[in-house]
Amino acid sequence: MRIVTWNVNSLNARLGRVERWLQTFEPDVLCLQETKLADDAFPALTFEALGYETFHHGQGQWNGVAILSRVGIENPIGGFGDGGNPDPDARIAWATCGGVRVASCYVPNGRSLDHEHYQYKLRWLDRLAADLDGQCTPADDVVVCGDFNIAPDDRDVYDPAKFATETHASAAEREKIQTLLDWGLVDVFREHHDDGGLYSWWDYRGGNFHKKLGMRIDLLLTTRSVADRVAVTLVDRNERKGPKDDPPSDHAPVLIDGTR
DNA sequence: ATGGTCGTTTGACGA
Repeated sequence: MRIVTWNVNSLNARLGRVERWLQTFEPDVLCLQETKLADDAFPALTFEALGYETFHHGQGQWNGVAILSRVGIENPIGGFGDGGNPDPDARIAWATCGGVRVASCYVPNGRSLDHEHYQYKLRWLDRLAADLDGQCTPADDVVVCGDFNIAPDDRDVYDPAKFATETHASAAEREKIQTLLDWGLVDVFREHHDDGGLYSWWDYRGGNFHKKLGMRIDLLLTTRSVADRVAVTLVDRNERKGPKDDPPSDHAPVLIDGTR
């Protein structure tokens, strides 16, 4: 299975790129974040023509997540599947694809450590962990992926000192990732690459991409059974490049691939 | 080490 996560920062703005990327890489499952579309504006037919079933959970203007699959989509859920109050933001979609329970997540940014949105982010991650535990066991084939807006450790940021007072690298956020790992998920890209400087997001401003100033915040967290079958993990940095008339997302796709 | 950039939109705001 080849499974990919990609924050596209508007699917309208990125549709041509996504179509070309699907044809080049032929993933079995593609999880998208920040589609910024309402459900009735999601281009399902475009993806169907390329051989993909889709499930989109959107709200318009902001947020929006999707799962594209050419190995089936079963039991889709838009939002948390815990039966609690609906999240007003469209930030998570679940579906079972080829026997793997998949979540496409767009974790709240947090904005700043003293902002209410940061508390929302921490609570959102608690709810994700509970939702995961309610739907799956660590013995299942599970992939929880997406834009976590968290760099799991200091190798994943270009300047740890700078981020000591900012979101994305705080101890509280990293503890939420650790909770998911303790439950039984594996940061499978990190399992394959020890080096720092391997990022998935670069700020549009200041030429940060070309200066190699980024963060690894797009993660594929898988159960052990999935991680043991993964042979290749990569970030498609080339997709972060491109001309002004066909600009890239500020995130690159992150891919895992393995046997079966 | 910061922002000077994007995308939503047509004035800011979010990332």
